[in-house]
Amino acid sequence: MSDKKTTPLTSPSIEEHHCTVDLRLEKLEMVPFFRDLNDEDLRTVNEKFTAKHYSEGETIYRQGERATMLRVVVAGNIKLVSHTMDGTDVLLDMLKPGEFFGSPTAKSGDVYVETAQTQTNACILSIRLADFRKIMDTYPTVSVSVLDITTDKLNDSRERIRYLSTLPVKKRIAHILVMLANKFGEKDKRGLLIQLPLSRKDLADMAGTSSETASRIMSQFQQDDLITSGRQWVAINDKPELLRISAE
Amino acid sequence: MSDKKTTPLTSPSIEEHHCTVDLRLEKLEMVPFFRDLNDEDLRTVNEKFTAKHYSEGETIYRQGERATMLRVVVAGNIKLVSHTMDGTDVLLDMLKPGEFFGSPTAKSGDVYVETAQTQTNACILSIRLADFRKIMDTYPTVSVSVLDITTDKLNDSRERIRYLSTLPVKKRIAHILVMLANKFGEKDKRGLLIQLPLSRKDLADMAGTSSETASRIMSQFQQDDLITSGRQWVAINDKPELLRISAE
DNA sequence: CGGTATTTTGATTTAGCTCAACAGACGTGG
DNA sequence: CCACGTCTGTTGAGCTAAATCAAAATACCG
Repeated sequence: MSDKKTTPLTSPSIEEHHCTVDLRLEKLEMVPFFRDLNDEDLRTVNEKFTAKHYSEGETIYRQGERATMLRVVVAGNIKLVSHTMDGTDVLLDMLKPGEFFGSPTAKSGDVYVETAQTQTNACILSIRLADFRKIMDTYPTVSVSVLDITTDKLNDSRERIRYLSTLPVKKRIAHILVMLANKFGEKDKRGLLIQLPLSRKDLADMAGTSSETASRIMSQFQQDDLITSGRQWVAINDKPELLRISAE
Repeated sequence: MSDKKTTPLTSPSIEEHHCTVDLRLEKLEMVPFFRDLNDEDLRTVNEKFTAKHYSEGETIYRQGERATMLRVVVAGNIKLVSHTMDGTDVLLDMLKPGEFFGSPTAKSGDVYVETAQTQTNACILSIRLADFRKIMDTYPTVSVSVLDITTDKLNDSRERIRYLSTLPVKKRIAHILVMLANKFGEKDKRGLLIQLPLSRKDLADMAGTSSETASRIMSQFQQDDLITSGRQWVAINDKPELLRISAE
C-alpha cells in the first residue's frame, strides 16, 4: 500500500494508426446491435462507417450543434455532459467500447442535447444518421436491438431521478461507485479498480453535488476502508458495504 | 374569479361499456407507432390487443411484478410512480391517450420497474410482450417509431436530471408547470387549465421536494398571478413568465 | 352538516453549499 | 533528477435553502 499515490490506471495507448478498418471490423461485430447480422450484411454496413481517432480531453461534438451522426466507441472512454447556463456541469453517462452515442433517431434540424468528450484516447466510428436509419429499416433486428439498449438507458436514467429526488449525497455516491465498479471495474491488487480517469468533480457532476462535498464523502469512505483512491482514480475495497449504504 | 374554489376539471366520463373494439380501432390508428400500417395490417395487429376499463385511482401493475404486457392508453390519464423503501414516491411520468407504457422490450424474467396507476377513469389496451415483439420484427416502421418515442423519453428524463442536479425548487416547479401546460393544457376562461387531477403532493413528487415546499411555492406563484389553483387543479395564467423563471 | 383529505402557514433544524486557504501529486523544462 | 508551477484534492467555518414537525384552515363528499 506504499503506492497509494501513483496512478494505477493503465492508460489505453490507442495509437492513431490503430484506428483502422481491421479494428473496425473486429469491433463492429462486438457492437450488440450488429451481432445478429451475417458476414455479408456486416460488410455492407461497415462501409457506411468512418473511423476517427481522438486524444484525451477532446470534444467530439457540443450540445446545441446540428445532430448528423451516430457514433460507436471502438476503443477508449467517452463522457456525455450537459452544460448549464451558470457553468455547472451534469455528467449524464460514461461510455465504454461497444456503446453508441448521439441520438439514433434525430430528425433533420435536431441538435445534440449534450456534449460528448473523450476521457482517454479513443477510436470512434461515425455513420450518417440517414444511412443508419436505412439500416434500421432494412434490418429489423438492428432497430429492436437499439430499442433494447435505449430502454435500458431510460430505466437507468429514471433510477437516477429516484436517487436524486430521495436520497442524501452519501448514498448517491455509494450507489454511483457500485455502478462504476460494475461497469468499469477490473480486479487488481488494490481491489476493484475503476479503469477510468475519475476526478472528484466527475463524481460530483454525477451525484448532483459540489466537488467539496464529494471529496468529504470520499475521504470518509477511505477512512472506513471501503475504497482506495488517489488523484483521478478510485478502487473499491468493499462493494457489498457500499451497496448496503446506498440501499439502507 | 368567484369560483376559484370549485374544481373546473371536466372529468373524462369513460363508461365501462365505451371501452370497446370500436373505440379500440379508432384509437389504435391514433397511436403513433401504428400510424404507418395499412388497414389490413392494422386489423391483424388489433386482434392481439385486449381492452380493459379501470376506474380512478386503480393500480394497473406494481413495481416488482413480472412484466408481461405492453399497454396503450386509449382514454384517461395514467401516472408512473416509483416507490422507495422509506415511503417517498417519485412521479416519473404522466401519460395521456396515445402513449404506451410497460417496457416494450422486457425479456422473460424482467419485472416492472415502476407502478402504473390511473389518475382518472381510463380505458387501456394490452398486448403480450411476445406478440408485440413479433409485430416489431415484422413491421420495421413500428420498432423505429417506438425507438423514436423512447429516445424522446430518455432525453426528457435526462433534462430532468439536469434540473434536479442544478436548479432550486422554485425553478424546477416553474419548469414542471410549463411542461404540464404544454402537454395537458386546455384553453379556458381561467387561462391554460391543466386537465388533470394534480395535487401538491404530485407536484412535489415530480420536483423531488416535500409537499409543504411545493405548496409554499405555488402560493407564491398565485400571489404573483402566474397561476390560479385549487384543490387538485392548476391553471396557468402567465406561461412566458414561468418559463422565464425556470430558465433565468 | 359533520367528517375526511388536502392545503396552507409557522417555527425549528439541518444537510449541503459556498467561500477560502492549504496540501499533495503530476508534468515540465532545465 | 530536481525545482517550479499547475492542477486536483482536502479541510474548515459560516450560511442558506429546504426538510421536518406541528397545527390550523379550507375544500369536497356523503
